[in-house]
Amino acid sequence: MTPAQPTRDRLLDAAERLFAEHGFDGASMRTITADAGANLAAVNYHFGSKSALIHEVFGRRLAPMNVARLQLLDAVLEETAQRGEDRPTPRAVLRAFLAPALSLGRQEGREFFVLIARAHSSPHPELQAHIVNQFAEVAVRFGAALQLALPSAAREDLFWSMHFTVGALCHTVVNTQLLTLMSEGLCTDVDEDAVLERLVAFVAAGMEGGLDS
Amino acid sequence: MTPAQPTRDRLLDAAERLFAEHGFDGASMRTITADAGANLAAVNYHFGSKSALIHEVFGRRLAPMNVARLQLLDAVLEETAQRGEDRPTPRAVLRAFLAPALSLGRQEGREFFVLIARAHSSPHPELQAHIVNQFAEVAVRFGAALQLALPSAAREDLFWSMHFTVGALCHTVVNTQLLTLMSEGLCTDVDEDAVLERLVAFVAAGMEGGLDS
DNA sequence: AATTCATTCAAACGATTGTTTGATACGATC
DNA sequence: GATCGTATCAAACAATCGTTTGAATGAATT
Repeated sequence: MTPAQPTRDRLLDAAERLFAEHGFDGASMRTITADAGANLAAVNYHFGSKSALIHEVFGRRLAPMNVARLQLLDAVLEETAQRGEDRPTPRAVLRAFLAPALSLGRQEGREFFVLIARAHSSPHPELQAHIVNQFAEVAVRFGAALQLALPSAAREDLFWSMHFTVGALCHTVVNTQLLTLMSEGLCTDVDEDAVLERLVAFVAAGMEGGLDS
Repeated sequence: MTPAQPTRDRLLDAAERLFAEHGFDGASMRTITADAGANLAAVNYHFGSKSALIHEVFGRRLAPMNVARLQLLDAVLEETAQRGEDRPTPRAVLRAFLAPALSLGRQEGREFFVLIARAHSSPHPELQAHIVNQFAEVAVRFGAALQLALPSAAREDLFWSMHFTVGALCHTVVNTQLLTLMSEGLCTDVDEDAVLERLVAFVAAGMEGGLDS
């Protein structure tokens, strides 16, 4: 019997899930290939090495997510112009940045976003460099949009605010179960739209209010 | 020659530094013991296992940091009462929570805080449980203090806000070099007091402003 | 001086790691 | 129908992992 999906894709899926669950070092080639129903040598054949596999796992999801971010940002800017307003609201810009990330966590690539947040604090420097490259354009575009939304803010302030925002985002995606634990079940991430709005409200207020102080 | 510090402490120092740099799996017993100038078997003799060593590395720093947090919180509440005010400001409470963490990152345990932030997204479940236990009292005390500072806020909102705050904090401590990279040197963490005030301003505004929306 | 105890040491343990090899099977191309 | 390139396979590779062992060390106690 021939599986519906080619081996290469099954390897990526298995790797994504197992990396998210056990970390990059915790998931071995044997568990990955076994989970994918492939031979042990399959990863080295299709990707060359485990390191290259990790890069491919990221490349497969990162590009679409950042494309979605830029599209949403374009939509926000366009709608702003149609209304005759000269600048977008910080909330709209931030929502365009945050929504694709949380949305990606909702659908097929749910495990992936745990993974990307984990990579942010990963000890693999090459992985960090890879992520920085993938985010370069997004950082520039959203930096400019935020500068437009908050004209009185210093560029330095905006960078810091975005940094805090990314931190809150990553921590939310990865460790909401920890919050559920600490809040004794009061806070959960079942309603992801509500989580998004909470996050948007928080960072938008932080950005607007944290400047003049 | 007898080293100034006993082997046990040298092992903890080396482990703390190497765990922060290479991760828990990336730092091996051999590199740790070699860095500490001890025999390979030293860790198993003094701590029993690598896992127990990790727990000890955390226990050594976590307790003092959380004690400092609670002391600062007591000081804030006391000063508030002396002024005749019935509630503290959110900023003061948040500063009491954030300052010991950033301060710990400044002095001797600088590597440690990279480590604790990394542990937050670690794939080792026993480590997460350990951290949750250590933070239980701090969470309760600061939860109550924030409820006092923001009486109109729902308990659920406060939990989420604290969650975002911890995320921004961890990401700041661990990945400020990433921010420096993206901002092309504009943002650095050389002035840690300034970083603290930025962070306090951001999360305080997020907490106050993010609620009524 | 003899003994006890904590510590350090070199050496090896079995297990697991990522990777490589050479053979085998399958389909398309000539 | 022979040939070529892709893909999968079992098997072994060298390296490293955390841990254990048993002897050697040295200071403190009896």
